[in-house]
Amino acid sequence: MWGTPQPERADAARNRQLLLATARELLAEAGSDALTMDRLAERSGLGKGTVFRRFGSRAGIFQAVLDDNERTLQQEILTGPPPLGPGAPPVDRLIAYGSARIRFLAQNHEIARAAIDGRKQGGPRRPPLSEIHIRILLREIELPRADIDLLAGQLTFALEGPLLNQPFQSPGPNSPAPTKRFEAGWRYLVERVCSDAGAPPAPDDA
Amino acid sequence: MWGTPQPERADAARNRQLLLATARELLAEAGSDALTMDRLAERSGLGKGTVFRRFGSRAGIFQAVLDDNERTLQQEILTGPPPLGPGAPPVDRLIAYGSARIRFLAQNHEIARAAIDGRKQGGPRRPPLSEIHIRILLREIELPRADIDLLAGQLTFALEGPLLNQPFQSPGPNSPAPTKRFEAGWRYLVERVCSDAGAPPAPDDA
DNA sequence: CCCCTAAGCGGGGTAAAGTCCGCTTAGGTC
DNA sequence: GACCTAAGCGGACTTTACCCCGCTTAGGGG
Repeated sequence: MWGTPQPERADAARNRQLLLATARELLAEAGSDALTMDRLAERSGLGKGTVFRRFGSRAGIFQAVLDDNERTLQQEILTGPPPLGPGAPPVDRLIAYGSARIRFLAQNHEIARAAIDGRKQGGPRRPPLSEIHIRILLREIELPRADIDLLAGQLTFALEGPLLNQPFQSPGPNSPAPTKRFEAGWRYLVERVCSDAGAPPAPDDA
Repeated sequence: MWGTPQPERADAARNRQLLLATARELLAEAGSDALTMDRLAERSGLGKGTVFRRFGSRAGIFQAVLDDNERTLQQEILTGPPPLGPGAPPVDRLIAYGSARIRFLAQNHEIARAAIDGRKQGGPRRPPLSEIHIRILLREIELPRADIDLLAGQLTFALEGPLLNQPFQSPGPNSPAPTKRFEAGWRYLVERVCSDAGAPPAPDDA
């Protein structure tokens, strides 16, 4: 039930690309606030209904742009060299992934913020790729009596929350200082949580 | 510069109370979606401008209601019995606080979600009380080479994020099962992070 | 008791998200 | 190549958050 039931009509795909490109244009020209549905529709020469059909909501557009930007990072994780790619011990991969994710979110900061939306959600929430990857790595680590799924969610929020709630934004592709701090914090947290793979004596369990 | 520069005029205070009460009414009657600014203004017999002046935004209203509901919890933390109140070791207090916060957010789930708003924010973000309390407790724990301020932010998100992104909502004041899971997860995380107050050997530091 | 002024108030105005539904068209079938 | 149908499309419409700015009034000083 998951093999792209209908492969998306050719014109639809073309329009998606067009909208994505136009969205990037508007974004580059005037920032995320200037990216409105009306403007995007007009600029791309399509109807507003089409925009909503493709992306569901305003936040959806930002998510789509973000996902697209993330594509190369995905590749590095799946097939690149360690420690980001396969081959390194899972804890190292987890730390490396967090660092990469932090840097990615720092560039793309404005887009990432806009991709979060308060209003509008209903489904049981499909966890984002970030959480899924963290979950997979956690499973490879022997954590004694942990609720891995929950822990993955907790760590995902710990990783992304502080960064996305800062109003900061780096002007260029070089944002050296603040990113380093988050990377160090992530490393610290992961090392603490995964410190000894051997089970602690479990002092008591009421 | 922080001693309530102007103590708020009497009519303003009265209107704030009125609006808060009316908001609760609407909330109880028809849920958070039905609480619109127009409706709140009309129902309370005030102007729309007044509503915005008092609360700043739609999300502000939910925050105000939430803060008000939290007041009794605040008291227990400041002056109540341990481990929630003062007197217990900080790690125990931290675990107890998380449990209490989880239960609080589970009741109030709908309001808490509505209090988060994507749009609208500009200041350097004043950290919420939850984060401040966690930070204080962390400072009392001897964490070797930790960035306490950042760690407090991370833990706050780890605590609240997973809960607030679930669509669930308990019908009554009794939501036994799911809350327990979050409480256990929080306890696990805190115990891991604060496990041994003695510094680990620090394998290397590039 | 009157004045004065800054805080408070009102509600019409604007802009933007999201919905609806009838029309159009891609692309498979015979 | 004609037909058929489901997916796609458009853009007017509705709803709502939030802004603006002239009017009102609380409440302190003279």
